[in-house]
Amino acid sequence: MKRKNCCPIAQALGVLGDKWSLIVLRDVIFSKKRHFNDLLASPEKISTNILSNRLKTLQQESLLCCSVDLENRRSKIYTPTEKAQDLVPVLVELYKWGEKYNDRADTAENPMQE
Amino acid sequence: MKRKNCCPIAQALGVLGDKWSLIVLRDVIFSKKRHFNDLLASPEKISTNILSNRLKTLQQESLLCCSVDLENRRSKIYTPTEKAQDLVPVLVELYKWGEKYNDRADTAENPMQE
DNA sequence: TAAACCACTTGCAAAATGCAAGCTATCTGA
DNA sequence: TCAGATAGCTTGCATTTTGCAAGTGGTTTA
Repeated sequence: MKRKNCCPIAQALGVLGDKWSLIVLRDVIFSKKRHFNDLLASPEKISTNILSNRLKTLQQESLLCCSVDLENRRSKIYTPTEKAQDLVPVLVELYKWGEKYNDRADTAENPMQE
Repeated sequence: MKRKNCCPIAQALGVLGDKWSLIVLRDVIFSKKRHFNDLLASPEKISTNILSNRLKTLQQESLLCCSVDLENRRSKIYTPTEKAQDLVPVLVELYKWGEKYNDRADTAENPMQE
C-alpha cells in the first residue's frame, strides 16, 4: 500500500501495517535471528511463502540486508539496517502496551527477555 | 488474528496489525474525529464497510466507546478509551519514524499538526 | 412531506493470507 | 562418490480480507 502526500503515521503503516512485517523485524532485531529457518520457527507460525515475500519487501524498503553466509553457501543472512534499528522505540512501545493490556504477556516465548 | 501464549508485541499486533486500525485510532485520538463521516473523510480513503467493521472490532477490543449524539439522534459518537489513549506513545514513535524515513512527511494533510 | 443526511449493509471482484507439496542448490556422512 | 539431508525458496489452490459501488432505514431539515 503506497501512501503518498499523507501523514508520517500513514506512511509508516504503508510499510509496516500488515500482519507479519513487524513480527519479522522483532525477530531480526531482538532475537537476532538471521536465517530463513530461524524466522520460520517463531511461535507465530508464519508460512514459507509469506516469509519469503516479506523478506523481499523488507529488502525493497531498505529495512533488511541479505548476504550469503561464507561458511555455508546455501545459507543466507538477513541483517537489519539502521532504518530497521530505528524501529526499536516503536517495538518497545508496542511491547509495553501489549504487556499492559494483554494477559499472559510475560509467559512462554518472549523474544525481548532473552 | 488471535495470538495467545505469545509475546506482547505479537499480542498488540493481533489487535492493531492491519492496514486500518491505527489510522482510525490516529484520527480519533489526534484529530478528535468522533463521527463515521469524519473518519470516512480522511485522506487515506477507507471504505464504508471496512470502517464499519473496524469500529466494531475496536469496540470489541475496548479501544472505542460508542454513544448516541443527544443533539442529533441519527449520529453516533465514537470516543477513545484509556486503552486507546495509551497508544499515543506507539503512534508518536511511528510518526517520528515515518517522518525520518519518508519524504513529503511534513506536507499536506497531517493530523498531528492541528 | 419530500429531500437530504448519517450510519451503515450488501454484493461482488480483487488482493492477501494460509497450507501443503515440490524444487534447486549445497552440504554431509558412509 | 553419491544417497540423503538441509536451506531457502516456489507453486497451486482454498480461504480470508480488502476495495468499490450501490442500496437501505431511521432522522432531520426545508
